[in-house]
Amino acid sequence: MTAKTSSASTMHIGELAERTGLSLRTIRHYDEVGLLPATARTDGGFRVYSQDDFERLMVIKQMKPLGFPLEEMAEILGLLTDGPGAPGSAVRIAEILEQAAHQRAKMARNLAQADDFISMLRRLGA
Amino acid sequence: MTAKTSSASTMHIGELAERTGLSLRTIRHYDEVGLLPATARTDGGFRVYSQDDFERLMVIKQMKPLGFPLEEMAEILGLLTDGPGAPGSAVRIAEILEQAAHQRAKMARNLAQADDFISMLRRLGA
DNA sequence: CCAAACCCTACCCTAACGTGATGGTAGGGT
DNA sequence: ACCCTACCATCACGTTAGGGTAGGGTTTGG
Repeated sequence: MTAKTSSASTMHIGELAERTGLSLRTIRHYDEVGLLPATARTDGGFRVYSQDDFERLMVIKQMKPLGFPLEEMAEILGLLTDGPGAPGSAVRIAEILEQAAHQRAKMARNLAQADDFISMLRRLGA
Repeated sequence: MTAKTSSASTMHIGELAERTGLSLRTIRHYDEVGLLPATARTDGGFRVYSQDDFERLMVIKQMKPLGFPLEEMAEILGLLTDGPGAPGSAVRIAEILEQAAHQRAKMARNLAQADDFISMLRRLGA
């Protein structure tokens, strides 16, 4: 029976896309640039992904709105998974945190502006 | 002494950029694509902008986070300035409002995700 | 074994600017 | 008249994060 959305611990790109809500193209792109390399390939060349890959991708999806370039995301994920034991990683994490906070603030401002614009539209539409 | 930031009702691109916080390149781009055409040119070819241009640009800046393509922004600004008197404009405004609301919701979700990510970073950085 | 469903690479395309390179203009100073 | 500096102009190519499509293999359920 082999349910497509089984929990067989590994999956092909289609299932990963469905679970994460990202497009096939996006996931392939992440593979190409090394942000999320497929853990394996079938003999025929199909990308094979693990549960860990799924989780990593969810984290990626989560930090996307912060606007880090893909390359930097890869670095950040490295820091997170390799643990904060590496030399200078604490410093780097602090830097990233600052950037993230800055970006978050911008997002909040943008949200407020969007609300302003929307209420302006409402006034005109009424 | 020729104050650069005088209130002479017209200005060149540099002052407009400074006042709006947008880059020269961005403003030129908006001119190129017709989103904000310069109202005039000097004999030498300098772009000349009016107070109305300044206000229009501020509105543009405000709706930017909503992610409308520049072309659509031009259309929207048309609806707003030409008044809601045109045929079918009310319908169009409602459409836009819906899109905007949708996008606003996404922005709110993104903000929440950003916060999650940031607190995750804080936990690891501590 | 076969066909449907899925996947592959390779390539070109897009928006919204950024980034020089190179050269003209505004307008006050000498 | 001439110069100087700050400001502006137009190319023209680069970038980011994918979208779309063509042409062709692979997997898998029946």
